[in-house]
Amino acid sequence: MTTDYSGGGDVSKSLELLWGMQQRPTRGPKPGLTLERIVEAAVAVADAEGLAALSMRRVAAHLGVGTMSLYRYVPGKAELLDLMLDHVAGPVTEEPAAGEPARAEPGDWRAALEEMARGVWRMCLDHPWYPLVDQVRPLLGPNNMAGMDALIRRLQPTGLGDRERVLMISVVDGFVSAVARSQVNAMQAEQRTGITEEEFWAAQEPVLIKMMESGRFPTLAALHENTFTFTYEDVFEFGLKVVLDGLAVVVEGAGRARTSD
Amino acid sequence: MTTDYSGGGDVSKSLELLWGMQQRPTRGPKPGLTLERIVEAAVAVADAEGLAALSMRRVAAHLGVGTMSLYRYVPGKAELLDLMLDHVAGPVTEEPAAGEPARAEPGDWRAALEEMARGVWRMCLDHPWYPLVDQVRPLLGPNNMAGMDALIRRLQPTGLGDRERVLMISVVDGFVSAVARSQVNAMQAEQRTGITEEEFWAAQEPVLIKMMESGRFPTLAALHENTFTFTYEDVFEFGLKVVLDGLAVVVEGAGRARTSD
DNA sequence: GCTTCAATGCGTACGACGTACCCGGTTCAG
DNA sequence: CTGAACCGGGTACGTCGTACGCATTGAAGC
Repeated sequence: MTTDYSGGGDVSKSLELLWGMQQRPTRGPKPGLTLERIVEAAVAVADAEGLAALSMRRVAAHLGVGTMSLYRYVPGKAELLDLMLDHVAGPVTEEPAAGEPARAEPGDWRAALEEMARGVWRMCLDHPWYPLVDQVRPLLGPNNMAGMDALIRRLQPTGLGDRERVLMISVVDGFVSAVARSQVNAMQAEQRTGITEEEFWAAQEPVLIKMMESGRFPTLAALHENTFTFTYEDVFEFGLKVVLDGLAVVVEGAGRARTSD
Repeated sequence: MTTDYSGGGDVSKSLELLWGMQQRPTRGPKPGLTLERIVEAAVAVADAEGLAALSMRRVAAHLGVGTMSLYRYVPGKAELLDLMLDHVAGPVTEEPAAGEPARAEPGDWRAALEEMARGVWRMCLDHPWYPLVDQVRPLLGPNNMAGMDALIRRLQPTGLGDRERVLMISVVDGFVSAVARSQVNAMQAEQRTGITEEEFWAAQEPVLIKMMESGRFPTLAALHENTFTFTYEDVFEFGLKVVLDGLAVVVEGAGRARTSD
């Protein structure tokens, strides 16, 4: 099927599983597995062997059960992916217990978005399959909703409308996910092919040199030698600053509009 | 194999095909196919049926030949993807023939990046499989190199170094690709599942309402009703402005550093 | 305590995929 | 004219998600 999409299965079934709404039937033998264990096994397989290697057979083998046994707990692979996504969103470990300290801080929106960006980035390194799953149609599980709630709250002092605040989050999240996806793809390309990044570019070098000498690409030929020696982390840091600087323009615009009211 | 990566095959083989370096053997029957026709057929299949439906069998069927015949022309699916990527980059249709008009324009960097962004966006709509291919390890074909050369040249007047200019391009391209990927995923999710975006959210509504009433997510519960009624095109426009505004900070910084030299 | 019957476990099978291998037919160099 | 090189493509293998069906289990109803 090559799923790799969130919300690709039976939505209401996924939601029931996410929020734990289901009564155990009284008849029949007791189940030998739990949803929790299956989801954890799936995450373990994906962490260790990559998203491409995540299969129902592999997950079952990891648990020491037959493949089809999983289908007693989960409608299919698509729904299992939804559960994995909310699972790694984890119990939000925020500790705002110290009496709402950040509320008055005027620049806190920037810190809030930067923390989110770095959190997503870190999670993508911990679970390299995460940015490879296309999160259209995100299932709203408990962990993700809690994170969203807290983040939107911290954007409140900007005075922006609900739509703008959600758009800001979309832009930051979209950017971070994109760079993270490139990053883990590069790592996995190295494992999959056994060819390092350096070796890959070295393989292109003969053709490149010939083309540079042809005079067809004068600007490329004139580029400094170390032009392409940046890491994905460099792109992340550079781009995060750019995006936040751009969002600052939006926030300041709203601030000016309010004071002139 | 579930390829969906650029540069996943034999790199030097792909390059030879891209740049047309290969002598036709003199012996044996004349080939009934050409690389060109195969690549065009593959693009046609992917355009019409999506990346997931792109298979060697389907491409061969579209050409009316046996599946294995394709392997006389292309080492494998991975290399075929590389050829498709450069093919749709197309002959660059820039017309800077009118005597280098933009060179003096100080804000031209912004127009250049915006044109690129809109070009990528348009291409993603024409070829919905394009943003779904992970472009780690991009193969440098003639069309892509010509586009890069022209773009970097237009960023020259910013006075930024080579690295910064390439980073700027990476950030814009990364952002546009990310939004475009979401956009086409949403479109295809609708086709695949037969469930529209509205129906999807309606399916989540009962659970959402219950959670809103629970008081666990006060900020989400207080959001205005039309908060999530934006399109991907809205995100693209909003985010493009944000990114370009952020890059303006970088460009201005370079300008100030130069004048204070 | 015995019967009933839903629920659990999981083996088998199907149709998709990329492609390795091999064979028969075709065409040109010598 | 002959042999080598090249073309087309059929078959087969191992992968995937999962539909289907069947034996086993164990609590509910009597």
